[in-house]
Amino acid sequence: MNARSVSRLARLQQALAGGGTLHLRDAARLCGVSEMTIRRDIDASDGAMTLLGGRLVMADNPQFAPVYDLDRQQYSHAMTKRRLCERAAGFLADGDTLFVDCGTTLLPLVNLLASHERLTVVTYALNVANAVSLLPGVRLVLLGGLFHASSRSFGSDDMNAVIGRLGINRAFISAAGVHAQRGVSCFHFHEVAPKQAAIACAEQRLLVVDESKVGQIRPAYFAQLDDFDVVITDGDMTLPQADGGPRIVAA
Amino acid sequence: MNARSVSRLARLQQALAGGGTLHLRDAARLCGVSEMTIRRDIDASDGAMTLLGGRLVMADNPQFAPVYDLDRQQYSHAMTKRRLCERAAGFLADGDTLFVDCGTTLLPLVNLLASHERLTVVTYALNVANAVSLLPGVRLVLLGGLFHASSRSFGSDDMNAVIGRLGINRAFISAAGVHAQRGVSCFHFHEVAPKQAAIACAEQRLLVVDESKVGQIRPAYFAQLDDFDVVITDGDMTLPQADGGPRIVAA
DNA sequence: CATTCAATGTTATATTTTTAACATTGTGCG
DNA sequence: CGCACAATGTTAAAAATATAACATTGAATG
Repeated sequence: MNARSVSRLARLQQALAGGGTLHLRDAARLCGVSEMTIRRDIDASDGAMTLLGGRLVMADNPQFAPVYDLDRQQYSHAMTKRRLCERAAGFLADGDTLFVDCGTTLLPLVNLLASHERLTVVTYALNVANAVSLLPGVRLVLLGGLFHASSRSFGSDDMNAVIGRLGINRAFISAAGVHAQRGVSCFHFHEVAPKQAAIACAEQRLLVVDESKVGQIRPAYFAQLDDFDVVITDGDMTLPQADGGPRIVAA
Repeated sequence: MNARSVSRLARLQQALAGGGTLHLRDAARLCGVSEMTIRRDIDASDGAMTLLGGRLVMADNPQFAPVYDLDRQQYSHAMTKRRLCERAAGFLADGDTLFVDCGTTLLPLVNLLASHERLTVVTYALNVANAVSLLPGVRLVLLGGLFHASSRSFGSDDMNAVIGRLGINRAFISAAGVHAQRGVSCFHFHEVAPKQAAIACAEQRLLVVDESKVGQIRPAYFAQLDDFDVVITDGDMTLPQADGGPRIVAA
C-alpha cells in the first residue's frame, strides 16, 4: 500500500466519519481515480471500511452488521408468542381503543390488528409504536416520557393521569412473573405505573403470558391475578376457576 | 397491501428495530415466503424499509444515507443536511438538554451526538427517537401523543406544558419555509405547538434549513426569524444582519 | 535513454441483485 | 361449485456488482 493509496483511504474515511454510505462511483470521482483503484485500496487496507452492495461503509459500524442471530430457541419462543397473540386477537372488536404493553410478547398482536376497523392503540413501548406506525388504518397514541433502554419503553410522572383521560376499553398486559399467591410482576419498576393505570381504566383486562412466566416472582409487583378478566397462556394455570377469578384461555 | 403483507413488514421491522441489516434471503426465510414476496412487500410499503445491495435496512436510519452522490439530486440534499448538521453539532456542549425537531433535516445530527457527554435529547419525532434510542450514553425524552404519519411525529394538548417543565438549553428547529417578511413555517399544523414551546423555553434557538426552504411560505406559520439566535443554512440568507436578528451561519 | 516495476486503467467474465413476465395457489363470492 | 382476482411462486432476462486478466502509464534507476 503506497502513500497515495493511504491518502485516498484517509479522505474516504473522513467522508464517512459522521456515518452514512458512499457509492463506489462517487468515491472514485471524489478521489479522481477509477472504481477499480478504490476497490484495490479497500482490499489492501486494514478493513476499517468495506463495500456493501456497491456502497462504501465504515466496517465497525454495528448498523451494518447482519441481525440474523435468531436461533432456534428464540424462534420457537416467537412461535408461542404468535399463538398467544392469535388467541388475544380473538377478543378484539371494531372501534376498540387498546392498551398494548411493552416487551416482545404482544408484538405479534400488532400484526393481527389490520383485520379490524377504527382501532386506536395506546402504548408506552417504542417497539410497539414502531410496528403500529406502519399500519395505515390504526390510530396510535404513544405515552411519552423518559426512555428506558431495558424495556425499550417510556415512563413519566403523569402517565397515570394521561391514561385516565383516554377511553381504553381493552388492555393487553404482559408480565415476567405470574404466581398464584404472589400475583403478577415484572422486572422494571418504571413499568408498574402504566400497567396499573391501564388495569384501572380498561373495560376488559387481558393478561398474556407464556409458560415460562408461570410460577415466577419478579421484583416489581403490579397486580393480583383477579384484577384480570382473561388470562391467555400456554402454561399450566392450575388455578381454582372460582368465582370472580379470571377466565383462563389456553393457547 | 394486504394484512399478511403488513404482518410480514412488521415482523421484519421488529427484527431491524435495534439497527443492523437483514439479507433478503434471511428475511424471506424468517417470514416463510419467497424473496420475491418480500421485495413486493417492500415496494408496496410506505418506505420505512429499503433494500441496499440485497440487504434490508431501515430507510430512516441516517447511517444508510449516502454522504455524497454526484448524480442524483435527491442525495445531494442528504449531503447538504449532513453538512448543516455538522455545523449544528459545533454548538453542542457536554451536559446539554437538546430539543430536536421532526423531519429528516436533523436526523444526521443524532449520529454526531456520541462525541459529547451527558446529553439529553427531547423530541416528538419517531424517527429521531429511534435513532437516539440506539445511543448508549444519551438520555431520551419522547413527547408522546397522537401519531401523525405525515411527519412521523406525535402531538398532544399538553405538549406545551410538558416542554415547559423540561430544562431545554438548546433547541434545534427545522422548517419547510423561511421568508424574510413572513417568517418561518412548516407544512403541518400539529408541529406548531411543540416548535413554539421549544422556542419559548430554550436558552439557545437554532434554525437549521437547507437552501430549498429559503424564500418559501408554508401553511403553518410558527415563528419570526428573530426568534432564533442562530440560523444554519447553505442558502442565500440576504438578511440585514442587524441588531437583535439571528446570527447566520453558512454551511 | 531504455528498462523495470509498481500503480492504475481497461476490458472481459462471473456472480449477484433487480426487474419483468408468466404460472400457480388460494380465497371470497354469486 | 366454479369463477374472478388477489397473493404468491417460478423462471427468465436485464442490470449492477465483483473478480480476474491483461494493458498502459509514469516514476525511479542504471
